[in-house]
Amino acid sequence: MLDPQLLRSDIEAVARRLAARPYALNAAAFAALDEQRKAVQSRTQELQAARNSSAKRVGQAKGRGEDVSALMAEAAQAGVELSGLEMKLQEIQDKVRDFLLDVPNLPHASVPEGKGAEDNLEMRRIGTPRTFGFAPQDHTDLGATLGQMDFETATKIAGSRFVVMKGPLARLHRAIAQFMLDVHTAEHGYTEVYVPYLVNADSMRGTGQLPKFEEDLFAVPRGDAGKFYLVPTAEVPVTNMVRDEIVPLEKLPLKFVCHSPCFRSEAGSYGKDTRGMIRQHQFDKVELVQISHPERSYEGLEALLGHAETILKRLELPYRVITLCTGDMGFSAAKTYDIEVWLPAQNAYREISSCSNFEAFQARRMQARFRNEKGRPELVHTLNGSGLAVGRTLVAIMENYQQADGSIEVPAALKPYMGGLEFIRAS
RNA sequence: GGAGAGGUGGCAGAGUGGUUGAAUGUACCGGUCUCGAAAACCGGAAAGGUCGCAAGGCCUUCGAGGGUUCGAAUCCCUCCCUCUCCGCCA
Repeated sequence: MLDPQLLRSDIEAVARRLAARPYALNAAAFAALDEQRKAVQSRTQELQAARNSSAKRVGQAKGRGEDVSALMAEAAQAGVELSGLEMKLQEIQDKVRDFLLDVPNLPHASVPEGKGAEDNLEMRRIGTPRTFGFAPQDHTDLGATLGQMDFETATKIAGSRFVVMKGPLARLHRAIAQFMLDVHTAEHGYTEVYVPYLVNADSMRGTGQLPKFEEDLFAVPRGDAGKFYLVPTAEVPVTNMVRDEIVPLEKLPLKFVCHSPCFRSEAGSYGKDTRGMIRQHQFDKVELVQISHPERSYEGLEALLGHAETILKRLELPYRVITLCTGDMGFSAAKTYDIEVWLPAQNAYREISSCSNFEAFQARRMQARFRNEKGRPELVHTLNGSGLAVGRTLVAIMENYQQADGSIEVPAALKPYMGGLEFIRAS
């Protein structure tokens, strides 16, 4: 959520910056709504003040044992207009809030302007894609040949966009997550957290999934208590740990790492990546989250990106880093770097991590604050990034480490997690 | 699932339908004292919104939402959450 003050004071500048996304801010509608809000609010508060003071007078007169029937009748009269106005004010304030909840974040000044993926800015390429002496297979074929990756059974159990893994490949999947957690906790100073995978609507609103993107989520009904949502990323539960909190200055930055499953309905992506494990309803991810001092959040973003890159370097997987342009960024982000890993079978780089600074956008929705140098509460900045997506890392390892006979070499960094196993072969 | 108790400021913990936004303690900040610290004493300090150049004013907030009342932390209703006991259970 953007700062309402900013919209009041300089809505044209806000509109201009949002136009780069592109997002058409209805400045006139907001101005009209706010003007109405102002009128109703000041009148309401005037009447509330009058009510409070006359109620106080009644109390005082009663204390002196005087007759208060006239005073009470007068006060009752004023209450009629007030209750109507209070309702009206509530309505208007809800409208203002709904309006603001729908407006995406402002792109940071360093974000390149552009319409879509083609305008993203490549920052660097690390590692050289290997040359194969044979035609590399994709992970789906490799997994089928190994007899350890089974989409048909998953479809029987659940439906499309799920997978069943077995044996050494299932273990490799686990090893990847363990390895990432170990690196981030031992070397990068993150605190490991375990969190709920079902969250309430307030949490989803806090990080920006609701109200706009409900169709991307899986919901679980539960009677009068509303519903639970399955987390689409650990970002949601982990970032919401600081919702409605005031974090002491000296605790910043908070750095959390969390391995969790992620659930996405993938509505609207029919026909996209239908083969294999690239796009699933359920996948595992190791997520990095930072709660930062506003003045240090961009340092934090560079560091966080580096932490994610470390994993790819250790696994010796070729990748590149790109800065998303204004048109390709997510709703809540002020700046986003994507890391894309090389997939030989697709002859392309594919997203394996997305690292973003949300500045105060999520913090304002969550009322996540810290006590600043002056002792005043101030909104924190929130950041997160995949470090990394586990399923896609598995895919990248299979494809980049495949041998001519269809076996998979275990990357050196993961061998300790595989009981020393060198190659994954058909069982 | 059944029975009971409870949700108040960073934490602990009072609270009567009427100058209570809320005693008191503790933690925190400033000051006095001290070579320095501790202790003691004095003082300051909730959050959000809104108006204002500012000083400051006003409004809202005692789990959430409704209701009764001139006036609700206090009374009524619904919901959520926590704790204790029983049942069930990984």
